[in-house]
Amino acid sequence: MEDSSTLFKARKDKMNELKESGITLYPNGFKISNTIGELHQLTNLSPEILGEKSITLGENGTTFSVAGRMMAVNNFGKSSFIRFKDRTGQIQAYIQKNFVGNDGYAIFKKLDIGDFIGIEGPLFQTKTGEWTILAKSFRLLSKSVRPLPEKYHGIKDPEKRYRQRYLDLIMNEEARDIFIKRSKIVSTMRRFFEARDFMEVETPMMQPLPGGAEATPFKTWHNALGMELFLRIAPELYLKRLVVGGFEKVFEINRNFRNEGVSTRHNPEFTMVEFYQAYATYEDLMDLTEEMFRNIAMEVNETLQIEYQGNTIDFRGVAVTDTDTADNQGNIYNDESVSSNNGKWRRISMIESLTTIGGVDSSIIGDSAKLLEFAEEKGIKITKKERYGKILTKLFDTLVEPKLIQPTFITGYPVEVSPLSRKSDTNPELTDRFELFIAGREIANGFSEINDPADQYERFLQQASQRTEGNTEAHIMDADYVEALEYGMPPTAGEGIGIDRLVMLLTDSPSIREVILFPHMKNV
RNA sequence: GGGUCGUUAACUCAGACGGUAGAGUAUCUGCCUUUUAAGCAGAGAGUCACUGGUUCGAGUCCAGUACGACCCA
Repeated sequence: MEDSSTLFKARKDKMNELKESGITLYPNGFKISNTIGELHQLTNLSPEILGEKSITLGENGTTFSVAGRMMAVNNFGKSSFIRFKDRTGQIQAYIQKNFVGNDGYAIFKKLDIGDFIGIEGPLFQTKTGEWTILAKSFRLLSKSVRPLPEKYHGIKDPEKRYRQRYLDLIMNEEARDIFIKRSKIVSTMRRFFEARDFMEVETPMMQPLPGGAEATPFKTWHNALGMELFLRIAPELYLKRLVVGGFEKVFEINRNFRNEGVSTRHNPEFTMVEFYQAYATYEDLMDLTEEMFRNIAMEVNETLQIEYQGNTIDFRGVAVTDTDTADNQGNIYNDESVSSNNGKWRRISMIESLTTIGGVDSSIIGDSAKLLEFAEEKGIKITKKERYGKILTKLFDTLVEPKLIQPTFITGYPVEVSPLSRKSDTNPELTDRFELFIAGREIANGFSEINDPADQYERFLQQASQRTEGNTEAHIMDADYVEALEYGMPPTAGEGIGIDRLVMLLTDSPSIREVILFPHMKNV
């Protein structure tokens, strides 16, 4: 609260003067008749009902009552223009001594940029044609004690923008737009699921065993229960317990927490949607995902071609034929093929992607030792003792993932890296799983679920042995979950989508911090 | 964890060879009843991120620390 700056002092002085002249600095009860956005709509649709469309100040027009934060003031001797804004937009008001009186005008002169003001009066057009509200009266609604950043350049310092996001939101329209879009993306997604008879649920964020993903959890402590708890790394195992319980189509949109570093793509808490559908397979979910992403893109951007950091990403879908080959961007379609296609996105197995996109020779793709040699040549660090599936996945991460610019489903994930995915009926080394990549990033992960409790138990055991070998992120044995499966779970497929990354994509944001209202920062 | 860059007035930014701090906006005082980043005249405003070093003298050179941005692992 203490600040020695002269700007701060000047405002304090004016505040005291206002108080002395009997002005309440923080009054309640001012009623607005319209938002500023509504005023703009009215002036566009039916300007003639508002008053004289001239410089006569429209004294006989309809009276409106609006409120907002003062953003700019142009003072003249006996009149002033101000700009003020609410959540729907910005409008100009004209304060004239004739109308508000000598005392009123003296009080107005003591108001500052940043103050909230309520204004009553009719609309008129200035001589340049701008619709302006003429203040017949005004009222200070809330005093701002600190000066806002500069009106033209706004606030740019990223540190300040993130730590004091409210300033960013006041000053930068682009920042506001990102979070408005984010809200719209989430609500569109929610409607998408509800329209398909999915039920929204909330499962524990504090879990005695952190499961459903490979990650390091945050620990916490419950005093009364006297037990350690973990912030969840995924809701997966609880959602599947609900499928066991008969909720056949469920989804949950909420935060996960992973105790790892921050980067342009990682925040320790991030938002995921996870959803599960009984009697569906991972292939059904790929179809559903395409539909959902198109639905959301149309709703928020009104186009299926998204501009992201200089790339045009096409959600329309692509035709893929045997003769197609990948270019070095991983773009595997041409415009002619688009129209002749039902809008399927590229689907390609991990092994195939390694040879066609990753540049791995097909003669060595089945040979762990040769793959390790190849990795070493390429300078990709993989521990010698890693199993075949891990080697493939690591090669994929560096050689293929960054090249997957257009939406691409990668299928056929190795069993070793998929402890919760159902084994493929044709190849028990692989699972019925996909990950979706867009703009070189993983954005979704889905699979047919294991519903054979014996198989799940085995997988947990394998993970446990990885753990003893030093992989601290390997999955923990969850006997309670296996017990749930023993009661019987219908054949089910499930998927998780990273909301933050989806928002980045649809708002052309280069960093995850741009789409999280209050990203985590170190203490100063 | 490693590398590069940044931190100067409330905000956005200048500051050559090391000589004790500058602009625009904002603020304050005048003038101005249709401005549009209003205009004109004047004024005030700074622990140059922090700590140490080199030097007669450091915003500037050197080292370290903190925070941030980007790249890499």
